[in-house]
Formats: sequence, C-alpha cells, structure tokens
Amino acid sequence: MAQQISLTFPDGNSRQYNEGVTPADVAASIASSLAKKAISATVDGEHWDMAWPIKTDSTIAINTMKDEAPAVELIRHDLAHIMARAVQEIWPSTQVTIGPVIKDGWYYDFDRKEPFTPDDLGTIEKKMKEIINKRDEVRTEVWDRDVALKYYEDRCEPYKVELINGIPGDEPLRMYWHGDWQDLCRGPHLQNTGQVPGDSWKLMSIAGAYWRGDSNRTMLQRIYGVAFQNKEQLKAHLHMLEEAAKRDHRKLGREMDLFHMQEEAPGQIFWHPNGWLIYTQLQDYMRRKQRGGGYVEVNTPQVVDRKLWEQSGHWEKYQEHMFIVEVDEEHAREKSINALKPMNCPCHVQIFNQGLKSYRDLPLRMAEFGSCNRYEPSGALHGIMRVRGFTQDDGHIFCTEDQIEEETLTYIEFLTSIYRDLGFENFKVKFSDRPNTRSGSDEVWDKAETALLAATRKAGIEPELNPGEGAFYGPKLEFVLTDAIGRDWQCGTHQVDFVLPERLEANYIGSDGEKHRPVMLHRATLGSFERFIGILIEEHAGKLPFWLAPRQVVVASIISDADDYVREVVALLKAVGVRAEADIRNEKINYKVREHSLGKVPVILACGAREVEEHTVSVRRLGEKQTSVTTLTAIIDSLKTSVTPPDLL
RNA sequence: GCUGCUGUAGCUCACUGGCAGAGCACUCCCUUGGUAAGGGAGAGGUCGAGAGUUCGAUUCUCUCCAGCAGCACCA
Repeated sequence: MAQQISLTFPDGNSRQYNEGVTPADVAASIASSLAKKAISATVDGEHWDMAWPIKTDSTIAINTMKDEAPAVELIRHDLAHIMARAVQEIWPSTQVTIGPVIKDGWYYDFDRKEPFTPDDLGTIEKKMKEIINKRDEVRTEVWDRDVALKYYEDRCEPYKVELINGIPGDEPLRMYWHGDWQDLCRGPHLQNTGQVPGDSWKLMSIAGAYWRGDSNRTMLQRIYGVAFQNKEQLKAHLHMLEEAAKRDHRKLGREMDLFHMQEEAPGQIFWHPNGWLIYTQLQDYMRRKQRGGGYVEVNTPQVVDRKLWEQSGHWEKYQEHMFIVEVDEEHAREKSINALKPMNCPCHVQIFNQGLKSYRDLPLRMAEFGSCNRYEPSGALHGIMRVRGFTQDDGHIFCTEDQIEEETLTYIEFLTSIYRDLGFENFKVKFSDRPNTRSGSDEVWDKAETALLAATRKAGIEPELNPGEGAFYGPKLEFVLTDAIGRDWQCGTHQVDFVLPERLEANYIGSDGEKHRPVMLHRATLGSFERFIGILIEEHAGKLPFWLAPRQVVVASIISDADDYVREVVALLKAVGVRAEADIRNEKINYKVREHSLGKVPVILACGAREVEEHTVSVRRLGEKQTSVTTLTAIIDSLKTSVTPPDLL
C-alpha cells in the first residue's frame, strides 16, 4: 500500500493521494476537461511539470493556458526546443547548446559552420509550425549520467557533454522528448507541441554569442524569438518596438538637431547648439545641486604622465583602453608618454594630497565635471550612450570608515532628488559585493558591504544583488535606467575604495595626532552627461521638460502683417529668460505648426490679425491638438515660471 | 575585440557591369494664410576608402574604415 500524501488546492480544500502522484493524475482526478487543458502545476510555489511525481504533502495549483505566467514561460521554453529541433531537422550537422527563456521570449545558441541568414528565419519558422501542428507528445525521462554522456558523445554533441559534466552529481538528468527529438533540459514543459499557439510568436534576429559567455571560446550563432500568450499580445509587442524605435536618441538627435557623430572621431560627439543647450542646462543644474550638497568643485588636467597611471594601477590593468599621447620633448632622452585621463580619481587624490589634511576636513566631498577619454572596444560604442569621449559628473568623498554609511545614505538621497527632478521616479539599484580577486582584508570588506547595504535600506531601497560583481577595490551600488527598448544602462554609481588612497598615499591626521588612511567613495549621479542625455531623450521621447528643452517657444506669424508683433513677443519672452524664436517665414501656419511639432518645440505661439489687434497669442502646446487664446502678459508670466529649473522653484 | 548585416544627395530610401534616381529638406518665384505638408522652378553626388577582376566597376572579389544588432568588455 502506497504512502498517502495530502495535497492542498488553492481553494483551501485538501485531498489524499498516493505518494508519487503526478499533477496529471491529480488533474484527471478532478475533471477530465481539466486534465485536457492543464499545462503545468505550481507545487509548493515551484513550477512543476505535469509528469513529475509529488512525494510529500504540498500545495498544488493546476495551470492552464489562462494562467499567464506559467503559460508564457512554457510557451517560450517549448518554442526554444521546437526551434532547436527545426534547425537540426533542416541542417542536421548543426550542434545544439543551450536555449533559455528570457524577457519577452527565448533564444537558442547553435554551432553551425554556415551563418544563418535572415531568410533562414522564415524557413525555420515554417518548420517550427509543422512541428507544432504534429502535436507531438512531450515526454520526460530521467537518464543515468553514463547513458546520457554516451548518447551525446555518439551524436557528436560536445556542448551537451560539457553541460552534463557541469551538472552536480546528485541532480537528476532529465531528457525531454518532443516526438522523436530530444534535449537535455531541467523542464518543465507542455504536454504536447500542439499546445504552443501557432501565431503568438516570431523569430526576431540572429547574432553571435560566445559559448558560456566566455570570449576565449567558440562563437556560436544565436537566434532570438519573442512569444506571448496570444496573437494580440505579440502584435502589441511588435507595435511597442516600432514605437520605441521612434524614441531612439540617435534618431531624435538628428531630428531635433542636437548632435552628430562622424567617422573621423568614432565614439565622440559633435554637439550642435540645441544639444549643447540641454547639456549646459543640465550642467548648471548639477553644479547648483552639488554646491547645495556640500561639494567643492575642482578641475584637473586632461593629459597626465603615465607615471601617475602606473602608480594608481590603471596602466597595468587598462593600458589597452587608454588614449596614449607621446610627446618628443626637446633635449629629453626619451619620449614622454602620457595618457588622456580615463578617469578623474587619481587627479582628485593629488588635490587631496596637497597640504596636510585633518580629520576635521572629513568628509571631504570633491566634485568635477571631468572630461574623460577611454578607448572603448569598437563593438561597445552605441550612439551617445557609450562613447570614447565623455564628461562625468564625478565626485570623490574622502572619509573615514565610520563615515561610509552616513555618506552613502546622504548620497542616495542626493541622487534620488536629482533623478526625481529629471523625471525618473523609478530606477533600479544594484548592489555588487566582493569579487573573487580583490584587494583588502575580509574585515574591511565586511564593514564596507554592511555599510552600503544598511544605507541603501535606510533610504527605503532594497537593491538587487549582483554577487561577486564588485570592483577589485571595493563594493559598489549601481543606479540603472533603461532606454526606449528596455536595455539597462548604468548611470549613477557609488563605490567604496580602499585601494587607491593606499596606492597614492593619501592620508590625514586623526584626533590622535597620527596619520591615517582615508576611504574614498567614488560617485557619479548622471554617470556621464552623454549617456544621461541619451536616456533623457528616450525617456521623454524628445519632449523634454520645458526648462531643459533647447527650443522652448516659437512665435509664428500667420500673416506677414503680424511680423512686427511677433518680434515684439519674442523680445519680451527673451527678456524673462525664455528661449524664444520668431518664425516669420512666408509659410502657412499649418506648415509651421507641423515643422515645430516635429522639432519637439514645447510651445508654439501663433499670431494673426486678431492677436495683433487684441494683444494676445494663440497658444499651442506640444502633444495637444487644441489651442487657446491668452493675453500676452498672462503667457509671459506662465512661461517665466516654466523656464525655472526644478531646484530653483 | 568577436559573429552577422549595412554603407548611394543634408534625411529616408530605390535602381544599375555601360549618362546616377525619388520623396522630404535646401535656394528662388508665385501665394498672406487660422493650427501637423499651398503651387512652380532650380541647385545638390568621386555611389564609405583603397586594391583587384574587366574593354569598362557605384554594381563582382579582397582589405580597411564606419554604423547597426547581439555577445564579450565597461576602471
């Protein structure tokens, strides 16, 4: 007689089953219609295959296609396998590797001599639909390690062999069969391939990806797909991508005439007047905020002798990524070798080191809008978000170990208020702790990690953990924003550093009269102006807050008899600090409205005979269809307020 | 850096082994108008750079450069 176990259903009722009962049995015991519709179960909170036996008392919920999270998970997961099978059926010599579920879909990595072409995606999709239509049963088998290894060795699938060797010995090796095609997989899966909706997914792109994410190993070919519960959701997703493409900062940068880049200076930006206005507005704002936050602003050299980089340790580690400047000095024995500064910290320590510092000087908050140049790998460059020449809103806080927590908390609040002002209420915070290779004792790391975490939580933020991702010199917090299509970009950062003060021999005199080593906190709020402006453009789809908009108001004449009045209005607006321009071209008002709307000008003031007569303007705000007629004095008052940056309101 | 794709007018993109094309933008003319494109004319190009194949290359091949997607990297 089998052992009985008790399963509790979502409605709170329990029933007894034999130990080893599967969710499929359970569903069948409830109703045959449920057994038919079931796709998986949630057992004690875990996503459970219909075929896996349940051994202990548990809670259980049977999932159907109507349960979004499990349904989408299984659809994507099974599609990964179906795609791999399709590829192997079309090109049998292709080797399969791994194919996980990711946001919005899945990918699968293949090793095949010939590159996949965009046309191949159509061929693969067709084959996948055939497989779905076959409604092949999905079966699980648990294999012995030897059998599995032999199976894959015989089939010349070295990647699978390596995967099996990486799975701990006590874990079962599950093989999933989709008809007569089989793949090593943790599961769970659907019951049959026909449960995947035929029209709710699409293959998107082909790209290269290193086996196991290691750039020393083979480059595989990755195919990405997206999948959803139904056709409508797929359509909505594809539509979202189209809309997101319109917000791309590279496109808007051109349309709004903000900046350009060209071959002669890859990864560097030619800022046009409109773009530079955003930049300087933002810089002015940051300068005021930093002063308010107790920072002293400094400026340091661009070209610095390699000796300093050797001392700081950057030469050894990052030489390849530095712009080297060699200078032949007269009478010198050898060329002097310098580097464009890739970062500001060593220079800031030089300022700290001038004169003796007392514990009374700490914490010392030093800020610089520091122009840096890094020779970033060509493949890393991306619009103005990842560039080779950029300016950080950099800052270094020299403090004692005991001050780390308080300085961190103060800083998080500082950053939060800035992000809020700039329209980012929500952002990700990631906490990266000690990496395997690191400097400093475990005691110091303990203290720093505890301080960072405690400060973050005091600020009401529970950070995501990035285990082992800290810098070699200390743990860090990253403040991450996302672009139009959801890619993550690290903007703000806050890092503890025990190493640099040591290497550059920074010290201060403590209350005991002895020399002590300060701790350095590296922090940047925007990160770089370049990246942040890129994000800002995408976040606002080019419709920047009024105070940041490069072109704020266009005063447009409807008839040329209004030209003088237009000039007068522009002059009055300029007098109160509004960036206003006249459009008295010989064009129709429709034409002007369209052009300035596309140029993302927040306010268009149209003036015709009536407005001249009544001393009013017709106001049209960006994104609104209707217009309103307002007196000249009223609009000037209102725009005068709008032009004020948020920190001065 | 790696894999794949792309590079033609300021922008978006056609076409082609034998005189280089469109729309928008630009300049000029006509039009004075009421909230997302009024009409006409004109100008604009070493077809990313270099080499090769060819009678002839923007087109085919190779190398390089740059961009795009992803991977790796991001002090």
